[in-house]
Amino acid sequence: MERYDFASVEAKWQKYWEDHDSFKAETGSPKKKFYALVEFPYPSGFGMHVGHIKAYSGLEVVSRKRRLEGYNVLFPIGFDAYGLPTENTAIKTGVHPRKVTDNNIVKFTSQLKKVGFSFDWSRVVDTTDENYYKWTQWIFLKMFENGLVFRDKTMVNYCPSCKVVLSNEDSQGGKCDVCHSDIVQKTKEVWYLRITEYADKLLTGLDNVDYLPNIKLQQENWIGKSTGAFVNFSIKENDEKLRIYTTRPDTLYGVTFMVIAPEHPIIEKYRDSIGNIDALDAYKAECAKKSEFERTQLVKEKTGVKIEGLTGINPITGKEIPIYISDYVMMGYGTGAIMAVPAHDTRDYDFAKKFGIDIIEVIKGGDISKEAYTGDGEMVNSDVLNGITNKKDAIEKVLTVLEEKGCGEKGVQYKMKDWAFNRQRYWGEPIPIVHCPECGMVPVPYEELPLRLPPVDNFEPGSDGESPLAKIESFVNCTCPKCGGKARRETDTMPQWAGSSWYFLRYCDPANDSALASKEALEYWMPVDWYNGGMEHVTRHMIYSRFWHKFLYDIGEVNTDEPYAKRTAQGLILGPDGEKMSKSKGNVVDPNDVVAAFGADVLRVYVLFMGDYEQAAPWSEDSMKGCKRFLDRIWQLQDKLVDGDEFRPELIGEMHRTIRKVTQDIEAMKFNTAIAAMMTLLNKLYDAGSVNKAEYAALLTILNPFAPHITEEIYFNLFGKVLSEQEWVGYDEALCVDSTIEIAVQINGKVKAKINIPSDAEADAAIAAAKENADVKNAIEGKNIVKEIYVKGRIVNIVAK
RNA sequence: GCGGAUAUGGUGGAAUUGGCAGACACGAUAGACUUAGGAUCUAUUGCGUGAGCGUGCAGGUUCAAGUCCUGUUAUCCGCACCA
Repeated sequence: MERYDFASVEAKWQKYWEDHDSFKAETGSPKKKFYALVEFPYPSGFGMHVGHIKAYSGLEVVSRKRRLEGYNVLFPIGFDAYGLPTENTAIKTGVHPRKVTDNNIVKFTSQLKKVGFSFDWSRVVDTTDENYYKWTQWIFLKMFENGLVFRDKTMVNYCPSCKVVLSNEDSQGGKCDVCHSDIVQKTKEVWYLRITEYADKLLTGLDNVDYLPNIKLQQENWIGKSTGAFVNFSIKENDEKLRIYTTRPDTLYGVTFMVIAPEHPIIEKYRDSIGNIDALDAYKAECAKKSEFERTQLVKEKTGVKIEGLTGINPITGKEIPIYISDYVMMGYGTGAIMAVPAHDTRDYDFAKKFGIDIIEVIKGGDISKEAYTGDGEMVNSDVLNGITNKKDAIEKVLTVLEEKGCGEKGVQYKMKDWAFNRQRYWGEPIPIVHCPECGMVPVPYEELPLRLPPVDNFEPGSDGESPLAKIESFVNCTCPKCGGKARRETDTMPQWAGSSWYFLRYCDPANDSALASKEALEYWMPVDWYNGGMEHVTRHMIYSRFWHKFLYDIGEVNTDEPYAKRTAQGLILGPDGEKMSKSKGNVVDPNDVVAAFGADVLRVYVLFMGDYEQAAPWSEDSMKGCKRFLDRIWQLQDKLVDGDEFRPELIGEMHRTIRKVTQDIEAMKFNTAIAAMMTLLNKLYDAGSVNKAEYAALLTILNPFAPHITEEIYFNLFGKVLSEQEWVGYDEALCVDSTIEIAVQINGKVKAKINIPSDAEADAAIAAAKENADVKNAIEGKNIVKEIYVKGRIVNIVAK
């Protein structure tokens, strides 16, 4: 057999699949449906990354297996193409983002096709296509209509030199990532989506989906539901109430001070009666230099300033307590004010130690002279709560008292914040709202969608951090859809997350121009049966898209309340140096180079063989050679072909076990061990010196999802049929077990011998057989047998003294 | 600081979930075939000359521990000091 020419074989089968629409999903087919979803790529100018290949190869294998099992499979791909890098390229090169995006999509498409992924190419979506973003805007308007959109002021990181608002990531250390000038914190009015309204639904929805446990946990922590109490503290000097939130109302008797966020409005309200307002202003200014990111990130000593002229009063004890401002309290969570219980909270403890504030123990069990005690115990120094030993009872009791006094009540808080939903950028979906001096915010009428991005040549941001759109008079100036008067268009665009929040719905019916997708298509395909992607998207993207989906469910647009039935995640591919691949480190591997040098099948097999699919693993070209050898040996096996329509007796067990292992491992995403099992089988066939047609056909079939090109070619050579149009191979559980097996015999837990016994041997027979063994006899000679253990098919252990 | 993970030969990683640690690969060594080999094939390959010892470290439970428990260290990822 001549050497395998991967380049021509791969091109040949890729053309065959394309010509025959081999992977086209058919809406409405009577076959059982299977919807496999992978995270669509952002088409960056650098092209694809081997990480993309690993990310898609998992469900690629599952999808190909499902088709062989007779399913109607939807395995789509598309492009999440709005985003900053494209806009920056446009600013740098003067090429329009539309053009940049189109070029990149062409590049990505060609790369993906060269790997032989079985995507349904007739359903490609592009979030920047006006037929797509029309519906993104439509969903936004529906949310607006339903009260889920609002505007509010917030602090943003602003680079005065670049004139842009920056993410925390791009402003670390208080310096702009691009120009390194100092970042300032600036108040800005921004758009929000009221995702917090769905917090509880997003949380309880997790009960009915099959996500990996750590994925569920991360989402739960992100939503961060806590139950506690709101308590109103009076202010001695005036009739103000300072409202706090606490998860530990049971420690109310241990409160020795209060802390409010530096931005808390009470300071402005009473600035005239505060004695040290200059010191407070100075501290506040200091805090304003830091982003919220830094305030929370840095491990540092507590800082703060006591407020002179405002004194709190504990509503339950009547005791007067000092109030401080400190940056460890955030305006964005709870009420921006806390009651501090240094004896039982580590942060409060650190603060109290630094400022010499009293520490009162109210729960026994720790040593509060050394550290805060956060565990459970008997309540002390707490009047009516004294003697209670159970946190839950104490909380219930104190809540009753608070409610009687009318100064507090039970409350629920979520860590999750509302979603800041706008960017001052060009390359995004225009927000379809008009600002009318008479009517206020007016939605663009549905029939006017899509609200198109106007053509622009200059993508530099407008003055003062405005979107480039603000400079386009013809776009900004418009008439109010409601009153017909002069009005101005909103010039901000949506964040990149918008388009990816519903793309899985569009795949069901990508060309529909009267709805985001037809009811029939949605009913047929949804929910997504299996969604795989990166760990970095399990909070933000997944929560955002679940939110949109739940909203669409509530207004009757979709038929399932959860979009994804199952979610898994793959691990990163690290560079050969074990570091995360990045352009700056120069350790990025281009899949095109690999395909050219080794072939697509080798690349596909290697990214799945390199380690546990869910773990990160470093790239190694040496290791990849092993996969190349494996496939070459699969090819060369054609020289060893003999006749035979059934597995030969000496190979039956091996064949059935391998088929079972591959069948099961694919479902569990244990691709590495599935491939190892096929390698083992191949070695056994070479040991046997030959392979018959039945054995070869079975091996090619189970290998097909991993290495489709080479298996199609060999199968077609041997049988004149197209393998991807055949059926998956079954296995017989009973034939997986050989009649005799080798087991280990331990004496006192140490392996002393190996014996062969019938696989169905009972304990007595197995132990008797073990005792026949010379080494075992030797080892127990003259000793008392204390215990004999036989674990079926595994081990004999004899305990002897 | 909080949350989540991880730790096994020279390397990537297996281990039926408490039952023979190191499957399968890579690399290395020796040999074969070759004008040649970064091709292919064959053999060996956890450490130790040995009894033995070995899954980050220290204990514990068990007939039996990589796996369970207690403590501890290091590394990675995420984060919003979340009251």
